[in-house]
Amino acid sequence: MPIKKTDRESIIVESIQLFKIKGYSSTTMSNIGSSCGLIKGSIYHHFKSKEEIGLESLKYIHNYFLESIFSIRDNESLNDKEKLTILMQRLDEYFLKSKGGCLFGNLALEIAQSIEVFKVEIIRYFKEWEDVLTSILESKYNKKAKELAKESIASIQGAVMLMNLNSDREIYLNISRKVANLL
Amino acid sequence: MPIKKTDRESIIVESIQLFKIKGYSSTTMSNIGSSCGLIKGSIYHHFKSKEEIGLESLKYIHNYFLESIFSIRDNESLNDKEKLTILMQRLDEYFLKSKGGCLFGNLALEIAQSIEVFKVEIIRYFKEWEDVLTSILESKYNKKAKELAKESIASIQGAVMLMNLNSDREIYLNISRKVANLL
Amino acid sequence: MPIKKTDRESIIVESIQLFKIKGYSSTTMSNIGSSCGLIKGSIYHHFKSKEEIGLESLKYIHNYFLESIFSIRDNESLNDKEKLTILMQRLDEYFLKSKGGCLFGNLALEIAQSIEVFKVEIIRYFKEWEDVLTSILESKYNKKAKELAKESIASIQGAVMLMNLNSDREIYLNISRKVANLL
Amino acid sequence: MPIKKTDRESIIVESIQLFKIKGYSSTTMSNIGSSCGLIKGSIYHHFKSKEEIGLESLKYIHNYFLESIFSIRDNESLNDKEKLTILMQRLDEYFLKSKGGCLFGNLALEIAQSIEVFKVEIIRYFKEWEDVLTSILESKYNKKAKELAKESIASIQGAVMLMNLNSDREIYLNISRKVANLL
DNA sequence: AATGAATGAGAATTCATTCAT
DNA sequence: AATGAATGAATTCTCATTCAT
Repeated sequence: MPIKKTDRESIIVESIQLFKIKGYSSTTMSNIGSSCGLIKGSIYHHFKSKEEIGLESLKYIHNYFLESIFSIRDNESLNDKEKLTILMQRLDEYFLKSKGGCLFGNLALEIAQSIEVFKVEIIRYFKEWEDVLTSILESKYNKKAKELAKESIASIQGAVMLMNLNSDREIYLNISRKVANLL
Repeated sequence: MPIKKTDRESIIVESIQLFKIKGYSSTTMSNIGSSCGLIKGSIYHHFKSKEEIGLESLKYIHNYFLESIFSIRDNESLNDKEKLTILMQRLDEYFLKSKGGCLFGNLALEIAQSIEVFKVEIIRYFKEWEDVLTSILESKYNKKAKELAKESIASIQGAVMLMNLNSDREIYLNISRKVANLL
Repeated sequence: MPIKKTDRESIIVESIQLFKIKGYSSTTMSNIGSSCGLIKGSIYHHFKSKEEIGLESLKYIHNYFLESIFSIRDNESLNDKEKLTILMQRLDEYFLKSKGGCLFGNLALEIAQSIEVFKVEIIRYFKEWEDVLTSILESKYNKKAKELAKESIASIQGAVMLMNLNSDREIYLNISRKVANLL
Repeated sequence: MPIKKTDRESIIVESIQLFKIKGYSSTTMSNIGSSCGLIKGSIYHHFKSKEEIGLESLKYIHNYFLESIFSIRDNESLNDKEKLTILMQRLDEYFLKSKGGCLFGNLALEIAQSIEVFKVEIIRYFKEWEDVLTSILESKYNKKAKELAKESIASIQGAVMLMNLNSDREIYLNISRKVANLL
């Protein structure tokens, strides 16, 4: 995470934290301002609305996943087993380190039904993840790969939720290991 | 024409729907009132605060699960395989029919970190579910039963979320079948 | 004070207590109901509005003062000194025993400017008191009697206020004694 | 035309007027806003709650008394008689000019029992006044000075109340003169 | 007389957003 | 870019009052 300078990125980074922990609706512009050392009105020099911050937050994480996690699929120097191992390592890193779980999972439940643009972004993210995992599992599982990928993602999401609820990483680690062992 | 008789239960039932679809924070007392044919202020005749409605909503569903779903564990005329089959049938019925997914899962992510009493109730619910499933799986899986139960619940929760997000029941049905086939 | 039976009088008696301690505006119909073992709506079988209760409360005390305290003036078997002694004894009894001070003084400050009917009643009460005291002091003080009466009443009212504020009866007792010693 | 610059002080000043005339409970944030040319919500930019405005109002007057009235005690160029004369002149000015009487007296009766922080401030104010007057009367009255001070304050407070109730300054002027003549 | 339910107006407070400086 | 002040709409909640039972 970058050093704080009050630019769009640092506001996004702070907002993500708040959204994950307090939820989107309960996070106020004032909360976001405080976290950035600004007053709420100043946020509007960087974003035109709270909704834009929400959407940009989703895109920011989405982009991080694309560049730092999902990109493993296209690394031609690795075989599928290696790809899966690394993919899961990176997911572990992300979900175990970041406080508050998965913004996509959280917002999917809290407001995807209310704010269409959020829903679109969230669906896209999970589709991307599904595609990556499917392509890694495909050579071994063929037709079943897609189904397995979806199930794996569902399991991981559920595990992230329970891990945060109970402050207990075991459930997540077990699920993660199982997915990693699919190859 | 009989006078409108809005009781606590019908307010709870309407509120649950709203909380599942709009989220807890975005659901207003005015929304709840409208759904019940009351004005917002009248709700306070039945509940002393929005938080009380939230908590009672969780307890209402919790109680439904205890009485109508988890109770299967104590039915001595059934063997474990039968119990698991029926348990999963009832969960399917609940999650496939009710719009908006699982209130416990949703609130776990949206506000469990903010409202302690909600968190306690949510944790209790998942623990109950885990215990039931563990006891059903125990004779076959021994030590592994608890772990399997947790993983199954995580998978189901994740599947419910993705099902609602994508309006596609397939993911849920696949996971549900897998859990049912554990015995 | 009469035994509780839910009639106008007992509601008045309870209301007076509440008004003295919480003030008129902050006392709710619900508070009054609770004190009487009724729900708020039921109060309306006895009084048509909160304002009526307020006014009746003032009249109730006014009447008590007229009958039990101010009436001393017309007792022809007593001389002025005896009348003053007894008058002050009875005032002491009232102000030292009743919690919350003097409803007339309290409401004079809180809402006399807002509710004209209250103001009229309060002015009448203090005038009555002034007349009684003036007539007792008259034979000794002549022209100065009225002024002395007013000053005495002001002092007593101020003392009641400070006594209640500081939970210390000394100030009241001193003032009361001084007035009693005017004859 | 310069932009409206509503500061804390002007809100306090307007609020004091309202509290004195309508009482604390009956004065709404909307009333306060209107008096200041603001809408109610804007008040929260300056104060975090109505209670804070109430408390700051008490402190504002308290401070005025300390600086402009009670400070006379420490003026070493004056003898006690002169101090008393000036003290009473300044009290006269304050109580005769300001509409609605004495906020401390009013709130002492209306809500001191309900809001502890108000009570503390009010007690402190009267204690301060008592100390000042005691120290001025001490060289002449010795042990009796404290008692006399308390009685004088009680009398003045009662007189302020009756003056406002009856719209008649005579009672106040008489009492004030008597206190001034103590030396 | 009493109650439970409902109401509508209005209370305090919050919040996303705007704008002059 | 940043701020302080303001706004208007909305939010939770309160309260005097009404009414069918």
